[in-house]
Amino acid sequence: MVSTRSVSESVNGGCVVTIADVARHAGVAPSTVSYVLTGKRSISADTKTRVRESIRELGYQPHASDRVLSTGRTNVIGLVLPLRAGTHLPAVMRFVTAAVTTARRYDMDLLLMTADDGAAGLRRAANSAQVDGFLVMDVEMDDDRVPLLRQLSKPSVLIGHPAAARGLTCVDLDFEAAGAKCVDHLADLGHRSIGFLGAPSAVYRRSTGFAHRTMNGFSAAAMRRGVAATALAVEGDHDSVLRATKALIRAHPSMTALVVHNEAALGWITACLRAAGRQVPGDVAVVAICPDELAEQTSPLLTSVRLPAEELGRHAVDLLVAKLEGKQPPPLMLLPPRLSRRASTPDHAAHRGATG
Amino acid sequence: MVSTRSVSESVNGGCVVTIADVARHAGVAPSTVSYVLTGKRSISADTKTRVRESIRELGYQPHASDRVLSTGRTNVIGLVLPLRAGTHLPAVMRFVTAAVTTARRYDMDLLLMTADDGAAGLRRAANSAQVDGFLVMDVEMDDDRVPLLRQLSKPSVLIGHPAAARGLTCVDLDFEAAGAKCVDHLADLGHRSIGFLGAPSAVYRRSTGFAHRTMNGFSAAAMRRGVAATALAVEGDHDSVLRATKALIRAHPSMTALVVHNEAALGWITACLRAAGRQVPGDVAVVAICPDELAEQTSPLLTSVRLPAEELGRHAVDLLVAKLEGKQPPPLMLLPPRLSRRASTPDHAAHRGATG
DNA sequence: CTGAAAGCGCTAACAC
DNA sequence: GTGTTAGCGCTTTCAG
Repeated sequence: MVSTRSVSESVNGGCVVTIADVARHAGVAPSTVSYVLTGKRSISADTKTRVRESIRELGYQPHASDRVLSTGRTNVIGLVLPLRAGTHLPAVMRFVTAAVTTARRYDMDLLLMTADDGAAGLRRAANSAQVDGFLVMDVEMDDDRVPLLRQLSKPSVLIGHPAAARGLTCVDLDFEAAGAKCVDHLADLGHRSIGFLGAPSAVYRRSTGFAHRTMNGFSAAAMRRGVAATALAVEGDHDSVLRATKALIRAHPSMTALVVHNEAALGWITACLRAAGRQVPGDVAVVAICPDELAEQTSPLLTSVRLPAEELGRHAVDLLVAKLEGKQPPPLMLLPPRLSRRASTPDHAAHRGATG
Repeated sequence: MVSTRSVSESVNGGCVVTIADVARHAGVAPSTVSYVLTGKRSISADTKTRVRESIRELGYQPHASDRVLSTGRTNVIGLVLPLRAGTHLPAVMRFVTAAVTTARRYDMDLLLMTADDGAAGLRRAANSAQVDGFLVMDVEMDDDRVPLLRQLSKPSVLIGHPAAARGLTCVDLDFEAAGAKCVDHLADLGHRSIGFLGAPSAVYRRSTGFAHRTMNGFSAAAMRRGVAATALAVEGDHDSVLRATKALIRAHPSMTALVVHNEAALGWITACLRAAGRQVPGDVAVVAICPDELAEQTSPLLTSVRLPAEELGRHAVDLLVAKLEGKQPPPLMLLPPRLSRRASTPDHAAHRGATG
């Protein structure tokens, strides 16, 4: 199979064709070529066509994508995805999967920008014309990338939303409502003492949006419903879950329900509770906040508030593309939580009727 | 819960801190700062700390697009990942996760190139200097991207390997050996009639490497061991699994074992066999080829040949980086299959001792 | 209208 | 070990 050799291979020993090569070939100065490309000053039609000719003949690529210059678009979406302490990769990958699939429909690719250098990384990517726009994940309540996102010439969509979301486009699950929904469900069943196992502590220390809001929603609802509530952060490993579970029970022996907002911990919850002398759901009812598939892979099946990673990822891309096309989508798309009741929260006979 | 504000606010001052500023502040040469940053030559501990100090104080952030300029490197790896019919996204994402994590250690990002325009897409990406090199997935036995990859000025590593892998760098599980290992395990247990449920038919139609080779290994081993074997492709959905299961049993009522090479199907296998009147493992033993985690999420636990997605992804990045650094890694890294016996293949009493 | 030349911020070959 | 100095490919003055 012989490929049609373009002239580019003869120049520069088969390597990259530079603007200088084009200039030489067209008999003009490099700057002239640059001006033809950028259109930042008027060029005689004659020169212009000659340069264009040389560019084509030499197969010159303006060192980004040829599309960047002709269309101004790279067809690449930057997915800003800091991999910080406590990040649960499988959870994140659900978003990525959804985003990549959706992006595909617009003939776009995804650049996974996993550097955790925050605003600086963003600025760099924005300047380097690598991407047309950004999808930003792992948003904190007071995120230092937010002011920059507002200034940036490139559009962006946040998966999650900071405290001050003005001027941004965000998609998110209503995590406050989600946290509250868990409490309400359990309180309705008669539970008066509810524990909460959350994300790894590092996640709260950063005030990561989803974790922070869920906690808030949980606490507020507990107050409202007058139930005792205690929350603990848990790392992803088995030991941490076991320790947290036992600590919770030691502090509140009367605890009859548990809300879990930690996908990594889900698999161990039942076993750890048993190790602490509690049966699920006999002694302790459990509600998880996680994708439905996860809740259906445990035994017993867990009642859960659905984490619609796929929807969020899809909407985010849709919104970003809309912005790229000059449309002005709504600034905040907040999906309402949906609870699916499963085996882990049966009717709570002991306290039936005690509901305030 | 109040978040601890980090020092990074000084960056927001607006002015860009350059490497020269740092050098001046630390009383060294710009290059020294550069070397401290890159670690490309030894620096006295004293100087190093002084420079680090200045970097922190000034809030210096390396400007990466310029790094690209002077090094010719973008620090982006193109992950060529066609999303074709039959592609099981969760499986693919395991590789992506591993690759992204590993790339991170080299301070590189991943560009998910999901366009399925094969060689053309590759060439475009290669010329436009968007990426430093390629990781190529979903490799077919006779892949039309292979000749191009050989010519390309950018290095590449294939996850999977084509029939003619000369001149390429490939990482792969030894899928032939994997297929064979399943048969051997079952034959050793005395099974004389083994079914095979494979990937979606589209995957075989393309002669996708991993599916093709597994089938080959399976069939060859069955011949060698003198056991009856029948293979069927299955799509990912429940109906297809049910249909295939029933078809298999109708054709070979004496079938006592099943090899499953289809992650999407795994969850339904036991239920479908039961629906067809067969208990696992009482009537039919099952061996899966899948990641260990998956095999341990079913009931009963499945004996499996481990699909080391994480290792493969990690090695692929390691190899690519090695090539980027001018090293010449071995052309083919073929991981040996490892079988973990679990509940789905107990001793096969009925045929004990019948083994040839 | 066009060319020469000075950088952009950073790296790496070359000195000492 | 460290400083000097030339570029990387392109943009953008400043002179024609």
